[in-house]
Amino acid sequence: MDFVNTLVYGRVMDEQATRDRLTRTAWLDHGLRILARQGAAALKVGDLAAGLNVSRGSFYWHFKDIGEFRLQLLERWQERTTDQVLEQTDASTTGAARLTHLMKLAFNEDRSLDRSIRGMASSDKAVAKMVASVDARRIAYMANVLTEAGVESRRALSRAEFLYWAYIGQSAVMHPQHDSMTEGDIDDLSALFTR
Amino acid sequence: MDFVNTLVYGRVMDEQATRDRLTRTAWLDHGLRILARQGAAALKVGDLAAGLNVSRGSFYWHFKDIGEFRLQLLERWQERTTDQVLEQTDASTTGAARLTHLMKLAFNEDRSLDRSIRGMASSDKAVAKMVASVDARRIAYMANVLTEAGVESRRALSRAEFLYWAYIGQSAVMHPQHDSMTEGDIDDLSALFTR
DNA sequence: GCGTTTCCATACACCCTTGCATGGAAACCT
DNA sequence: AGGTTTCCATGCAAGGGTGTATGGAAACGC
Repeated sequence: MDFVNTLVYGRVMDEQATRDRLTRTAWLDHGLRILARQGAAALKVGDLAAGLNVSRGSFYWHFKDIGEFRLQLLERWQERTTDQVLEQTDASTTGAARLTHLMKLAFNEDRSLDRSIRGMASSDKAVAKMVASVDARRIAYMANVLTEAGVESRRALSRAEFLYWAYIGQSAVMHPQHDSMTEGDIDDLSALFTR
Repeated sequence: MDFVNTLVYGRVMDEQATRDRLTRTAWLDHGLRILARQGAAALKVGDLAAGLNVSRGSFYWHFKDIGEFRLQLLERWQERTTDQVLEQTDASTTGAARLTHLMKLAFNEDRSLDRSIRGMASSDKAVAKMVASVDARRIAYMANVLTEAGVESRRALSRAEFLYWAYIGQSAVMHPQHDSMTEGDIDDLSALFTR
């Protein structure tokens, strides 16, 4: 939720110069919001246009077709997630405490957008490929965090995969409003995985 | 001679006839197969009928509409997953070794069907509710396994949730053909979580 | 001012998919 | 055998979603 909102409002501030008419990024931001809130099935030109108080003609001026729109959405999501990983983990502490920090960060953010995109991936091969590459990079980074935390390098990869699975699984299992992991829980698990 | 011919010919016709005529369960099995292989978007009456070398008329004789068909598919999936849990864990050993056995079982089965169903849940509220109830029961069972394995009861639930997230996350992240968790990996993780 | 560019509305044609209605062929009963 | 039930094919209507063509209104350049 925070992710989507900051994304949207940040763009709106940038585009204040043009008042009535929309921009390409406004369409994309709205698309991400709808994708996060209502899933991939709600990603239709008519509904999107109605949500922006605009007709479908606007959409087809900014985008060639809905396929291009979906690709742009995915690329945007991909950039944000990689940016997030780079920024927030570089800003965190190093060494063993880094894992705890990263987990508390990762398991407490809203990932309804990730859930929807993974829903798309289950029936769209191109989306699945994009998601797979994101997964691979995240897991590789996680393995580095674990080795820096003192885990022997052979076990680091499998544990990183396992941790990442839990990260993804939480976004699939949990209901959006309900957060379950307390600080103590994460400390417990974090201590487990650095052993 | 006529008598024998009609008998034999009649028998052959019977077998052929009962072969190419479908039953309700044949439709459901095929639906689950398509759902697992091609995702929720491929769950359309025309395609399903073509896959069974039958026209759409057959479908609408066996089922009221595609909504009922989808519900039947979900109920079937629900029964099988709960049955699996009951059978295979009751057949497994008890105590601390039970967790290892359960994890080796869970993380090595093909769950492309689960992935597709979770894809449906991201845009269908009824499906999401059904999946949520399945999740709750599985997590509750997992918490019991952990307490039986010696984990203190307050940490058992959060660890069970975490393990279950990893179980679900694996089905979302991994590619169907490639299995990554070795026996040693699972032993390592299993030892971690009973600590 | 006037043409050009930018952005959007409206209308239309076109699938795709669903669901129903009808008919027919085979099996089943008696 | 004749009638009924079971199962499926085919044709048709309707709705939803896409993409395009056309026109118009506002901003922009000169």
